[in-house]
Parts: sequence; structure tokens; C-alpha cells
Amino acid sequence: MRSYGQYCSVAKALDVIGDRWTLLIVRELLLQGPCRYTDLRGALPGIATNMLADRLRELEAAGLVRREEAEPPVATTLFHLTDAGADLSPIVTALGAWGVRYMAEPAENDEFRNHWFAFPASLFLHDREPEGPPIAIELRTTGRPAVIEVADGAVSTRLGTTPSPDLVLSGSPNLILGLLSARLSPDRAREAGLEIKGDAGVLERLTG
Amino acid sequence: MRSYGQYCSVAKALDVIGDRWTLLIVRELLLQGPCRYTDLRGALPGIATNMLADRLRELEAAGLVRREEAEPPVATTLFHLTDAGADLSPIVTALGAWGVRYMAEPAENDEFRNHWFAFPASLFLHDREPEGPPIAIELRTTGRPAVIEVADGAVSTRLGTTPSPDLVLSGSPNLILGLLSARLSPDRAREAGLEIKGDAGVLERLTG
DNA sequence: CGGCATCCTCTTTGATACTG
DNA sequence: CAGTATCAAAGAGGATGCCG
Repeated sequence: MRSYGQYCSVAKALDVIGDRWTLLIVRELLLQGPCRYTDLRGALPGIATNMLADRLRELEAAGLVRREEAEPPVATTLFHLTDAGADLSPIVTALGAWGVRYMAEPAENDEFRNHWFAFPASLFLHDREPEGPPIAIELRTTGRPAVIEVADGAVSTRLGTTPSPDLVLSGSPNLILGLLSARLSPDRAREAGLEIKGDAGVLERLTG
Repeated sequence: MRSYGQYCSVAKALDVIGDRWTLLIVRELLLQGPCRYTDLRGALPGIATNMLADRLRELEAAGLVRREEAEPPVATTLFHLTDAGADLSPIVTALGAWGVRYMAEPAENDEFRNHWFAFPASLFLHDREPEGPPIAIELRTTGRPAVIEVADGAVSTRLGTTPSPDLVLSGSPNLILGLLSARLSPDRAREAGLEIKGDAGVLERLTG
């Protein structure tokens, strides 16, 4: 990317991470941890393969990503964030918080991955009863399910499943989001087509 | 800008503000308040005039900027941030905080405006003695000087001057920044060519 | 399959000149 | 002051090919 040529820290930041796709690659590495090339391509629907290769090289040259070759039997490359790359977390979080205003209307042809629930989950959910028992909520739309786990007052989201979830939400991303943001009540969400299994009461502990 | 087509709040945010120059226009409106077209052009060295016009139209269409015509005697247009636009402040601040790491080496041919000191000032300076008397520090490089004002524990920066500053720093942006970030001691900065007039002791109250 | 590189087209940006 | 118009250069997107 061409430099803005301004001695200002905002412009300098954008010189490094202002290119198209760059921050979305960082988003994936923040959410998923070290990734293979194909993991990234799968989590970044719409990216051209040469674009991903270009951006990874640039991120590496900028010292934000480190490339690590696995041992011969595995024979794959893992892309990690460096410390400087992990420091981008507040920027990505701030973007995610600001961008939720555009999530209210259902996405028409947008792609979705369940681990993207992490942003609205940590934005909207707060444990009002930190001493209470841990909570696990499983989210199912398409592809790999995700789990929101609440323990010791902290909310975290990851891809995967959990043995005995307190609550399982199955349906469109938009409806699940409506429920998490308390824009929709459980009854409304159910009417609109969301399948809710388990104890919907845990949401009151989290969205109050 | 072409949409990423992802139902993720980070991607949605970048759909709106991910274009080149967009966040720098927002930076100026956040730092300076309502601006005329020519104010913006002057504060955004390197921008092409058609690009500025394009981006302002896009920002207006997105509901982040409002255009206000002044009364006939004044006959000028002012560009304001809307509430949604002002909500971008945490994003710009986070970018500014991350980007300071690229400010250590002096800028070779970079442009500079004194009000850009606002980001490092609120990042590095904190009043350790909030009950103490207010402080004013004048910063002079080229162009209009800026003032850092500290009162009631809050640090603010604006373009302009002040009647009786506690401290006046004149010299290169890089040296002033070194002093504000405590990377340079006053003695070191003076040796390197910074002119320091007044009570350099106030810095200890702010950079401790 | 994982990790790219090439080629080609289309879009965006940048520089400059000009206007109501 | 507040933009448009024009044109050249750079970048992004898509399809496909290559190699261990």
C-alpha cells in the first residue's frame, strides 16, 4: 500500500493495516489462533487466493505474522500472529463493536461462520452473577457449530461443541444475534423460526 | 467499496469505513470539529481533490457525515460528524495507539500538522496530580501551533495558542514526541535541537 | 491436498487542469 | 470556496496452472 506520507500515528497504522482484507486476516488469526493457508481461505469467503498469499507476505514483512513450518510428518505451514499482530485486538474489537449496527437486518447472500459470533457475544453478554455455575451455549447455523462459554465472569466463544450445553440455539445467524443482543425475546425468536432447546433462562443472567 | 459479503460486524464496519482516506477524514472531523472542504484538504496532505469529494459523498450517504450550509452572508459549507460518525472515535483512537510504534524514527518527508499531537498526548500524558493547578503546553513545529491543556485530570489538545503557557516546545515533531513519550529526557531533547522554554518540570507530573 | 504463481480484466486511485 | 473532468497508473478479482 502506498503510504499516506503523514507523520501521524493513525495514518501510520493505516499504512500498515489499511489494505483490503488485511484486518480480516488478522480477525481470523485472533479468533482461531494459528491457521493453515487453507483454514484462512475457508474462513475468508470471497478472497482471491493470490490476494491471501500477497497479504500474508505483507503481514510477515511488517512483523505482524510469523510463518512456522511444522515437522516433516505433518508438512504444513502455520501462520501465527506475533505480539505486534496480537496488539491489533483492540482495533478489531472496536470495529466489531461499531459494526454491529449493520447486523440488524438479515444478511441476504452474506457468508457466515459460527465463530464470528464471538464479537457480538462479548459485546452483548455480561455475567451478572459471576459466582454462579458456568454456562455453555451451543450455536448452530450451518457448518461447524460454536460454543459460548461463561465462567468466572468471563465470556468466550470458540468453534466446537460441548458435552451438555445449557442451551442450544439452531437457526439463522440473524435470529441468534437478535436473541444475544436482547433485540428479540425468546418467544419472538421462536416464532420467527429459531429452535431453542434447553434453559433459555440463562440468557437473562447474561443480557440483563 | 465492494462489500466483503460476510455477515460479521468487523467486515460490515470495513464495508463502510474501509476505503482509503475515509478514516483520515473522520480523524480530522474528530480532532477539529466541523470543517470546510478546504480545511479538510489542508489537513489531509496528499489527498486528491476528487477523492475528498467522493469520500465526503460516501460518508454522507452512509449517515456518518452531515453537510450544513451556512447562512448567505457566510456562504460556506460545513461538514459535521453525525452521532454514528462520532462513534468511530474508539476505532480511530485504537489505531492511533497501535500506530505510535511507527513514530519513533523521524519522518523523512512526511507532512505534519500540530493537532495530530492529540493522539500521543492523550496516550502518554496522564495527570498524576489531578488536584494541582491546570497546565498549558504550547507546541510549535511549522504552521499553526497547538496547545495541550491539562485540567481536572483531563488532557486535551487543540490548535491555537494560550496567553501564558507553562511550557513551550519548539522543534521537530519527532523530538517533541520523544519528550511526551518520555523516550527522551529534556536534556537529551535539548541536545538534539529542541527548544524548551518554561518549566520542564510539569512533564514529570504528566509522564510519571 | 496445501501453497502458491500467472494471466487477464475490471475497478480504484492519483495527478492535474479546469469551473460555477 | 467547493468542487468536476480527464486520463494514466496501480490494485483487486477471477480463472487457471504448477509443483512437492
